[in-house]
Amino acid sequence: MVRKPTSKESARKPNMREAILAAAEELFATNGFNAVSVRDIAQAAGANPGSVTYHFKTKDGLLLEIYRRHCGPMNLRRSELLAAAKRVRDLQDRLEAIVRAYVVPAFTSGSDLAGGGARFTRLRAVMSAEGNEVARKIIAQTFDDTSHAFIDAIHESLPHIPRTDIVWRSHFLLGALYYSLVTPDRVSRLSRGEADGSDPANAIEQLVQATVAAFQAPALDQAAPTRRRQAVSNKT
Amino acid sequence: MVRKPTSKESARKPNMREAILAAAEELFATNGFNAVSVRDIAQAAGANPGSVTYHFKTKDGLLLEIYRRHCGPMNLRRSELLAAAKRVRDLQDRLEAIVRAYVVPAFTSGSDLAGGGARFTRLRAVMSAEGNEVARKIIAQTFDDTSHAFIDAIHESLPHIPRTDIVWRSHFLLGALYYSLVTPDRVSRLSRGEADGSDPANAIEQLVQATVAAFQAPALDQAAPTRRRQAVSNKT
DNA sequence: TGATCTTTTGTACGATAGTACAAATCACAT
DNA sequence: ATGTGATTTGTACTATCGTACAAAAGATCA
Repeated sequence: MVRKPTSKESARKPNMREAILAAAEELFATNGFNAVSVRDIAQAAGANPGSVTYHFKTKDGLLLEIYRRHCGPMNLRRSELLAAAKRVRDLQDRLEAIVRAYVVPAFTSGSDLAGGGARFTRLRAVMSAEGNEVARKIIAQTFDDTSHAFIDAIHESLPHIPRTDIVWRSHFLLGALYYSLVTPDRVSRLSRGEADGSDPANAIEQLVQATVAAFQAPALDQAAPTRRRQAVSNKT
Repeated sequence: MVRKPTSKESARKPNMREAILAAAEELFATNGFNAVSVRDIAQAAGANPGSVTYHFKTKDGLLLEIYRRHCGPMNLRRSELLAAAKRVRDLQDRLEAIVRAYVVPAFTSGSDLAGGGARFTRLRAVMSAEGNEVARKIIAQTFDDTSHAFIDAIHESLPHIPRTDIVWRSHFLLGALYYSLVTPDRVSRLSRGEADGSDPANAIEQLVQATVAAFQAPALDQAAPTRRRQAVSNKT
C-alpha cells in the first residue's frame, strides 16, 4: 500500500495520528474515559501530549474520531451480512444467520483497522457503562438504524413473538456481547480453565447458540400461564 | 427501629455517613468512578468534603464500604432463594426458579437498604466495565462462590449440557442483567415506547424467560452439526 | 537553497483532583 | 454546667488534569 503524498490535505507522517488513535482506543476500552489522561495516551503512542491537541483538538474530539473511524465500516459489514442472512430460506437457519451477522462484526475486524472490531466494541461497552455523553449521542444516531434493521429481520423470522419481546432479547444479546468482551477472564475462571473466554470464535459460537434459543423462547404473555412465579417470591 | 446509643463504636449522627454512602453509590453507578469527585459526592450528600475523608479515609475506602454494605445481604438472599429453588421438583420449573433466584435480588432491594439492589448491581456493572481494581478484588472473592453455586445448581437440572456451556450462558445472563440496568432507556427507545426498560418487574420477567430458554439450548458440540456456519463467513 | 506549510516538541497556565489537618461544633455523661 | 470524645467544617497542600501556544523540526516545491 503506497500512499502517494497528494501535496495537500493528507499528512506527511500519518503514523503518529494513527498511533495516538490506537493507543487511545486501547486505553479507553480497558480503563474508561476519565481514568485515562491525555498524557497516558501520548506516552503509550510514543508521542508528545501536544500532538494529541494538534490532531484532535480536545480529548472528546479524540473519542469522537475513534467512533467515526469505526462506526461506518462496522455498520456496513453488518448490513452486508444481514442482507445475506435474509436470503437464507430455512427459518431456523435464517435466524441463526441474522444473529451471527450481528455478532461477528462486533468480535472481528471491521475493516483494515487491525483487530479493531473487538476493541471498539469493548470501548462502546465501557462508554455505555460510564454514561459518556459523546458516545451516547453517536450511538443513538448511528446504531439505532442498524438495531432496528436487525430487530425487524428477527421479527420476520419469528412472527409469532411480539416485537417488544424481540427488543428485550436483542437488548440482552448486546449486553451479553459487551460483557463477554469486558471480562473474558471471568469465563476462564468460573469454568476452572476449561473454557477460554478470550477466544473470539468460542465466544461467538456460544453466544449465537444461546441467543438463538433465547429468541425462540415462547412469548411472555402466552408462556405457560398455569405455572409461573411460584417457589420464589418477588418481594421480601 | 430504635438504635440505642451504645456510647462507644457507633455514631451519634449516622445520617451523614449513610447520606454519603447513598450519594456515592448513585453517582458512581451513573457516571463511573473517576468521573465523580469526592467534592461531588459531598455536595450531593449535603456534607463537607472533609467528612468523606473522616468516615472513609480515601475514595477507594468509600467504594470498598459500599461493596461491603451490599455483598453480604445480596448473597444471603440469593442463597436463600437458591435453596428454595432447589427444592422445586419439576426440572423445568426448578430451572426457572434458580434463574429467578439469581436475577431477583439483583433488581430489588437486598435488605433494609432502600432500593439498593438495582443501584448496587448497576454500580457493579459500571465498575466491572471500568476495570476498577478495588471492585475486581472484592468481586472475585465474594461472588465467585455464589456464581459456582448457581452454576452447579443449573448444571444439576440440565445434566446433559456440559458445564462449560453453562458457564458461558450464565456469563451471558450476567451481562444481559448488567446492561438492562445500565441503559434501560435503550429498550424504551428501540421498542418505540411500547416497553418500559426501567420497570424492574418487566425486565425480570423478560430476562428470566429468555435466559431459561438459553440454558435449555442444545449443547454446542451436538448442535445439529449437519447445518452450521453457512451463509455467513467468519473472516473477511 | 530558501520559502512555506505541516507536524512535533517543550513548556506553562488555570482548574480541579485527593487528601491532610487544625479549628469549630455537637452530643452526652457526669 | 462542664468536660470529653465524636463529628463536621474550613482550608490548604501537592499532584495532575486538559489545553493553549510559541518555538523547533521536518517536508515539499519554487
